[in-house]
Amino acid sequence: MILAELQRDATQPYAALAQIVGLSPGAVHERVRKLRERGVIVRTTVDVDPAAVGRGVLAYVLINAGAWMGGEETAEALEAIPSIEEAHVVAGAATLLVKVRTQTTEELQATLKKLFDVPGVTGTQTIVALETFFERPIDVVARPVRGTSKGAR
Amino acid sequence: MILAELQRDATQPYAALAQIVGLSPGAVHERVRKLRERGVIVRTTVDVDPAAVGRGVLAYVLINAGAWMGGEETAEALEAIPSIEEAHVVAGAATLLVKVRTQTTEELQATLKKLFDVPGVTGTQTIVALETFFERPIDVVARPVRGTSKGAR
DNA sequence: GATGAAAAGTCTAAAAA
DNA sequence: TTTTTAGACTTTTCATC
Repeated sequence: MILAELQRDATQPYAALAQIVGLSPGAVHERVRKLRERGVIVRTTVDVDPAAVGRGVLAYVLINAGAWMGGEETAEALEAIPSIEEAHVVAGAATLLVKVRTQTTEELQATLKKLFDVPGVTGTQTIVALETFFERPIDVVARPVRGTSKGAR
Repeated sequence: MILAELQRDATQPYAALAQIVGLSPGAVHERVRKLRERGVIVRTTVDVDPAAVGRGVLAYVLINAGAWMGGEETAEALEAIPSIEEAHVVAGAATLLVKVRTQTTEELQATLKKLFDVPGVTGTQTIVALETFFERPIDVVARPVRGTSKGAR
């Protein structure tokens, strides 16, 4: 509940959150402190409009590999490419999946070229997003949990 | 510069940002206010550890359609499924791409079942993430801009 | 854990340059 | 657009429940 509110607007004062959850501001402060301490809240950040900062082109790139690419060297090579926002090792026809944002399709092409320089990459398949319906925070609302006596915290 | 700092840590006082960018806190406040006003900063939020809130399973689902699915009804139907974090209309072999987070693979299966109830869906292809190398904020650092006399703001 | 209150720190707006 | 200033508001701590 507090988490969902903070996802929605992390600029709210503790007094506002306190009213929403029915606690004192001090108690909310303590709970949020613990959520940070435990690592449930990873960071407080601002969401930026991609188009406003020259990242209007979005694509997902499936990467095929001729060797195992789940190592730290691969992670570092991908992190060094600023237009890559996410990188995952995946199961399926491909080995890796990366999320790429660029200003233009030319820059997307340049990113693909860089990907081919990453050791092990043998091929890519690019899926270009034509329209984004939505991108939203992780759903943290307690759901019916089966097999446990406690609900999601 | 201010944007990148806020992405990294939006809890910093303006005085700290002011020192980093070499301005007075008042000037930083004014710049941030304008970034929000213009919609460059969409919102201030907290990033949550997916595993900590029962969302340890990550998958991307490519959706095939037997009809045009770029409409508002499709967007709403997908938004109604809480485990879907992103939804895009894409170019390529598939029609839509959605990012799904669930607690278990059973719940992932339940999400796929829900997807087949969305009008127009004729098939899906699921890519399960085995490991996430990184997920990070959009790169907002000014890059060499070709074709314009002004740099990225 | 939660409360309430005091102290420290920060935000915000406004005037002036 | 930036700086400075000052009052209002928030965060943070701490004693207490």
